[in-house]
Amino acid sequence: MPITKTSKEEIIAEALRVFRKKGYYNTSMSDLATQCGLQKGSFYHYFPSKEILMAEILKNVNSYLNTKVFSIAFQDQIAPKERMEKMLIRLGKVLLSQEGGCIAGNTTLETAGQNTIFKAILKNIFTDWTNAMKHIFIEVYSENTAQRLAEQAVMEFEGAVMFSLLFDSDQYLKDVFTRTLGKFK
Amino acid sequence: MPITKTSKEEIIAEALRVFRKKGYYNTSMSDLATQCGLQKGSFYHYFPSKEILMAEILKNVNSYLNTKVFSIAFQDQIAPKERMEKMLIRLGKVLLSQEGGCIAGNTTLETAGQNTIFKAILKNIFTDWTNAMKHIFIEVYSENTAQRLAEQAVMEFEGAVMFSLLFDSDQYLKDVFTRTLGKFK
DNA sequence: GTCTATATCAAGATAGAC
DNA sequence: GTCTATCTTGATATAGAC
Repeated sequence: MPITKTSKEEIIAEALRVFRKKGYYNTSMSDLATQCGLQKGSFYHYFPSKEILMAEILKNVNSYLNTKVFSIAFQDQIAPKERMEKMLIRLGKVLLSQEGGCIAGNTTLETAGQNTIFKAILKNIFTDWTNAMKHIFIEVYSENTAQRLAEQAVMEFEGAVMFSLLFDSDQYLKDVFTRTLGKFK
Repeated sequence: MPITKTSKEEIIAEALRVFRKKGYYNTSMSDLATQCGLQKGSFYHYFPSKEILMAEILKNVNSYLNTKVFSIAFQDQIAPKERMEKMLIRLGKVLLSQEGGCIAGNTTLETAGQNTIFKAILKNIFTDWTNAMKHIFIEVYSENTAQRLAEQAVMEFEGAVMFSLLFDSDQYLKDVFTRTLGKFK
């Protein structure tokens, strides 16, 4: 097999940045190609359509979060509070000061009402996220309470990302971190 | 002055619905014209550009919320909890089961990083919203706590709208209502 | 695997008749 | 105030040379 100058993974990483910053509809294939140092025509060698590219990106985000971030929630040998803190710190690196905020939240509000493919993957992302939080909360709270605390935390995170983007401050996100950790003694 | 068959206000109301459901970039002037029962050419008689139309819509939302919803927070003769409840019910009618969720949240995530005109108006909307909530909280909590509770509530609302859209359920929003009212004895 | 060239279509916006 | 017609641009996507 010949060495490929540009890999699918590199394109996915670059395209993710552009989509996160500019949004799905406002990003053109030309934008993406340019960002990858390719001509528009070359770009189609890797992905047959913008929709399929975005779907792959979202699936990629889903598995990245599962393996690199949410998996921390299941390291049961670590105490709940420390485990939550560890996960939040990792999560912060993915959300905090990322240009454009959270691709999952952005794409949900921009496309979830219209694109069933994206919607299915986004549901997975947020469900996995909620379940990870719940798995930690459940060690200190009842099943129902843990579920609601987890949902509440994720929703607050997304709201905080929105505020952070709008008011150009990371403080809102940091406050949510503090509040979430405050749920543990 | 001759009677106008279509008024600017009617267009703003219709366009708001379309933008909320389809998003800013994914909505075409043709979509908007059709929804208003006009030809594309006729539509430009009322608004010179899509951007200016959206800006007017957001300003309209801002003043609507201020006069019809957030003003409730300042009806100081009503007890804090009841006042909050009254405002939340009104807010629910604007956010709950509205096709497309919250135009302010949607437009923030879709455009706030790129369009300074929209961003300025959106900041006003969320600041006014936060201040209204704070005005009620401050009767029961300290200045700082009231500020953070207000921000937290608004952020949770926006996160809940996102979940409601994604999982096709109003429950998340209702839970936030309950939690917010729970802050009062 | 990358390029240039191009087909096709829809978008934002304008002109001018009625 | 509404219409039809049109201009111009930029979008997605494809074809085929290198």
